[in-house]
Amino acid sequence: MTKVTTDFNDRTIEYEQLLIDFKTLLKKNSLKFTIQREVILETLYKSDEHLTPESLHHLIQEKFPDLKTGIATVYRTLSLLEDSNMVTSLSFGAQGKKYELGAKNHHDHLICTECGSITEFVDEQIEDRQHHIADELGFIMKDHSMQIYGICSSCQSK
Amino acid sequence: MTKVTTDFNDRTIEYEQLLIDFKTLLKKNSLKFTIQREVILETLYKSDEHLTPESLHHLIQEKFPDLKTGIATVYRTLSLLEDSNMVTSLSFGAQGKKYELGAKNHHDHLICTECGSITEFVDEQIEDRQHHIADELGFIMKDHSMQIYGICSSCQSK
DNA sequence: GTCGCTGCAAAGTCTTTGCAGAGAG
DNA sequence: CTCTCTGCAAAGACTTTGCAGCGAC
Repeated sequence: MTKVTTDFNDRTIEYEQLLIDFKTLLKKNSLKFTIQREVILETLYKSDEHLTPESLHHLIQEKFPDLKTGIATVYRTLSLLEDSNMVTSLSFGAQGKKYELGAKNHHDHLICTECGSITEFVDEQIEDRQHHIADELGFIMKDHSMQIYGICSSCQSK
Repeated sequence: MTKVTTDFNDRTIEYEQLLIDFKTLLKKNSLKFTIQREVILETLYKSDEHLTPESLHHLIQEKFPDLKTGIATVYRTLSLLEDSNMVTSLSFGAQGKKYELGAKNHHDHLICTECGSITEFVDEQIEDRQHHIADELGFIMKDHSMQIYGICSSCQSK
């Protein structure tokens, strides 16, 4: 389904590009590039999961214990990144939001309302159909988001 | 796709059925049928929108000021209804959850990023496809939400 | 009468904000 | 140097819980 670049070099290049974009964004808005902001972006990038602010904070504390990054900074940086469309947030049944880097390949989400787990998928038929609908209604489609809510197989067996 | 009953009598019958289902559910679990629970179900039924616990509470206070229904009861009843699959909850970008009667049909949204207008649509192919995807991945699909972002025809001509 | 239900208020979560010192540009 | 950031702790927003009296069955 989704093309995922697993090659180390490719990922590195991708991250460098992301960093450049981030720095450009900051400069444009007279904001500062701090070590905390870099670490947050990097940790988000390295994670293959959708992270809550809390889990992101934990990851950072584990990997960079000397930084003593505060949870407030994580929240502030995530808001910043979201406003700039560098990350996307999802809310699910339980409390809180989860974040992922927006730069990743387009996909939709299947969200378990019991445990909050998120599965990604892409379906060509739906993508086509969306364009078709937009055309029919005279829209120029720019983007879309779709979430399916349900109960995942592991929660069903409980 | 889903049959939508707009005729008043049909709606009444639907509600009666809903009430019966609710009472049956309560009896099965040795729970009690209280006026508060009835009012919450009725208000949910009468509303065409997705309601937050708070907005539901407000509606109830307006329509039944003598009841002095507490917000805690609204939360408790919504949880009960959700656990019994009589209502579905959705969380969107903002904080909090929104609830709707599970029996209702949903619609998706086409959102113009220029003027903010919202067009509703339902597409059977997409609905089918979603169920298919959920099945494939072992999910029990409960609901979904989909938004297409673009530029509407009137904004295009500007 | 019994046992679940309700409103109230207090306690929990999760997130945001105010502030004074630290640090990037 | 200036002006933004950061961590901390306090404040907010939303939701859940404990309790004593109330009410359905």
